[in-house]
Amino acid sequence: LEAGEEILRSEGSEALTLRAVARRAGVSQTAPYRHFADRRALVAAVAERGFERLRRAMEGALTSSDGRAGLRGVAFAYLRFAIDNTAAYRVMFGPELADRSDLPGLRETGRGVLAFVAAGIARLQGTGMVGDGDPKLMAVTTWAMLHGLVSLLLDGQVESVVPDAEALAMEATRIMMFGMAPRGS
Amino acid sequence: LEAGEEILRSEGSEALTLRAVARRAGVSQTAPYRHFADRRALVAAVAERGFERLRRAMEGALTSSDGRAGLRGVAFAYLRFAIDNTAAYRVMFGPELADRSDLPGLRETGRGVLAFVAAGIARLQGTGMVGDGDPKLMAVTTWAMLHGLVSLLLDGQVESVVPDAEALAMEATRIMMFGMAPRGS
DNA sequence: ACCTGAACACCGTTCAAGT
DNA sequence: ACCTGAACACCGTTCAAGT
Repeated sequence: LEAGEEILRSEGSEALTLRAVARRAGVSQTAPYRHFADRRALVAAVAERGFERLRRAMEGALTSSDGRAGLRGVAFAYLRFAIDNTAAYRVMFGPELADRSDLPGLRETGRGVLAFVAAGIARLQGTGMVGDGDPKLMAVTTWAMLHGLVSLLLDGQVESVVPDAEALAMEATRIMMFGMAPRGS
Repeated sequence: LEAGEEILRSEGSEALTLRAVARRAGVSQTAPYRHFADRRALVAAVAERGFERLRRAMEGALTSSDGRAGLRGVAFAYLRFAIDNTAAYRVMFGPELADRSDLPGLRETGRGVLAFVAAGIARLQGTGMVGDGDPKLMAVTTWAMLHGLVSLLLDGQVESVVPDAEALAMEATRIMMFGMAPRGS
């Protein structure tokens, strides 16, 4: 069944309905209730798989290079994941699952992504490439920047204002590293 | 009718349905079709009002002070708007309206927010408080950061990892200004 | 110019029942 | 342990019709 949803998600955008999943799995409309408490639980399960895939993509980008270039590589892997898996990304961060208080599993995988970023930043602090400060706060800030870029790009809220997504990503990483203030102010 | 939706949005979260709006307006289920082409058009109209309110809130925060403190004030006004108008904010940036290709009005108001941020940054460049660079790219990056913070906070994806939202906002603005790299590297 | 009522296809969800 | 079928309340949307 999980596999059935995967296909659904890659096919349509947010026609991720219990009945459609059941149809796709060749089973009756009410069968999914044997596996998921309700629609939200289904969506949460799909989102959880998305977060796991995202973390794997980021990990893959890191091993290929380390240091600041590694961090930039992770950032680009994040952007690419979002662009290549638009529907999944929207489910993962959409309003549907905004309230995670009753979804501990999802909270856990989300925290995994954050911990991964925090570990990378702590490592860069060790090599002196990133300054002092709480690595968790820095990680959340970095994640926020990535997620914000992705949202704006996916919403088309930025296109025709900033035609070049690559240039935008470069500028964003530059600002994250060196800031907008003039050097030495 | 517009007023009817306002109330609805402030009341429930995303039970923003045509039929519910009609009920609230004390009119038949199909009456809204005289005013909106379909449900999406209704949601877009509500979102547009949200963007206008957001821009007004940011403008109000700017006039009270200028310079870097002004920029920080605008950032805090943005965060406060999102926290105080969670449902509206989710509608404005939700997946429902992700494709704006057939919603020119919404695209316009979104661009208005961006232009406002870009103008503020250009002004700071004039006073030497912000370094050289394309103010549009900087504006999009700034907006992305704000939106990302809001999303993560609203999703509760961050709470219990970073208990203090205020500290997070301060750290984010610090990074936006001075970066994560050690000074003078 | 604005509204109504009936109708259709689609949901999520429940419940009694089957193997 | 897993599935089915009928049923209920809710949608978005269309269409013929009213004032």
